Amino acid sequence: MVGTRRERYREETKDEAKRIALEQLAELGVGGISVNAIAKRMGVTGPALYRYFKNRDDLLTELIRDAWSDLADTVEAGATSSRSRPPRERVHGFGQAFREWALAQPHRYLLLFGTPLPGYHAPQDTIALAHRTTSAFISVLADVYADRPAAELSTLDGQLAAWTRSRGEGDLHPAVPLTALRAFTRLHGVLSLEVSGQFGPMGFDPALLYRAELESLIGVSDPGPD
Amino acid sequence: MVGTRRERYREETKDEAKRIALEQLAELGVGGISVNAIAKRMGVTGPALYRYFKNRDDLLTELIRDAWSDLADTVEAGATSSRSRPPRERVHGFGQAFREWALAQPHRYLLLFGTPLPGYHAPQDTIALAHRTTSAFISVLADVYADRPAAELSTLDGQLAAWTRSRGEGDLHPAVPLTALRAFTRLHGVLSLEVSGQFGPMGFDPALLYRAELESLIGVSDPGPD
DNA sequence: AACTTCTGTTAGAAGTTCTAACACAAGTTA
DNA sequence: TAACTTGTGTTAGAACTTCTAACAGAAGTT
Repeated sequence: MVGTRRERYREETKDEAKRIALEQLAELGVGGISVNAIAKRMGVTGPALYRYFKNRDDLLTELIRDAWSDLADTVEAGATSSRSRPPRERVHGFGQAFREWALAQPHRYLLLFGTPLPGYHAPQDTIALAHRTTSAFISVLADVYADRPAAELSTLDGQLAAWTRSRGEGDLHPAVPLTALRAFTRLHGVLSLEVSGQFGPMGFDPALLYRAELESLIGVSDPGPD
Repeated sequence: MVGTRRERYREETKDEAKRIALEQLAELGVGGISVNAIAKRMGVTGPALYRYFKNRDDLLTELIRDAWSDLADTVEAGATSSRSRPPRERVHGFGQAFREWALAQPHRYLLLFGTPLPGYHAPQDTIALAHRTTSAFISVLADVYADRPAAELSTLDGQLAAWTRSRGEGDLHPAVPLTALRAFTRLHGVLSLEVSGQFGPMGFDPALLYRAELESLIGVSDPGPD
């Protein structure tokens, strides 16, 4: 119960609009989100909503920010709840949290990782929220390498080390940044196609494929196949 | 020079419309494709184009079909041109062909593999074109396993074997379907994020990551990390 | 030459985003 | 309490969009 009465009412109005926008997103995709239609469903006229969102893009930008925030909460919880478990289990727990989030709201997953909205540029606060998810990936994968000897650095390892250092990720085993990146691309590779329905009638269980890819990240020093 | 004069003119008109649609796609995304605007640019009024496309979705459906056809030509060429080279080189050649196609026209890649269009259902001819790409993946990966001993089948291998058999892919090493599937998800995982600009300011070379993932498919029996 | 098919036109309905001008309620200050 | 400022809603309307209907005329066929 923070802010003035007016501020609270304003937030409630925005939340209701975004709630309806998410329904439209789920049903008709990004293109199906209509400021006018949202207003109508809320019992006000179209232009009223422009008091709350500068324009349609502004509404979409908030939906994206909220999704990143929600995802960060989820994967951080997945990483934290398994903090003291062995690295392998931790990777699996974390990976499953990521997957469950994606499958529970595919349209939101695609809002973040699907076709980018033309003209969209992430504002600073959204970038910070996205970093939280990145950091969770890194922290979980760092566990896997905690007791492994340092190997030689590839060019890619070097490039990524520069990036993690600039992000203030602290001292990491040199293989961690690349492994975390591959974790992300491999899991996304499966999830993206799964939520897009591209596996359609192939008749296999995507959960098994996902598990196999998770396992591949733990296996060898270089995240191999199985 | 096939068909009547009228049929040829009709095809030329459709081609011009689709050419302009692809420009709009590249510039403003799927939502930026406007039948009206295309017509205007062609020097006719909006409704004229409805003689050539039943509606906007019909135009998009054709764009998707064309993209699958183009991709199939590309990856088949990549697979064929390297037919007699060693399996490892073949995988790399094929993978690079796939990547170059995606990077040359990111919007088309995303049309096929990005956020699906709500309400879109692939017509039969498009499904057949998509199968050509799938088959190319399988044939290239089959080479890798040509001289490897058969290993035991996992549940996933079994599920996928049923699928490849029903597709008439002939006798395959039992590990091939899963490896081909992982090839697809891993390469897509990298490409999808690269063309979406998600790697933004991370300052690493995606080509190196892509190569590493390609290499991971050859490595061990189960496609491991490096 | 007559008939049919194809391709284009204008008119218009119903939707969209978004701005401008106005009305009035709510909160703040004198 | 009265006056003022801010916030929130309204209607009107411009400029788009998709798509249908009705009509005109060119192209191809018989």
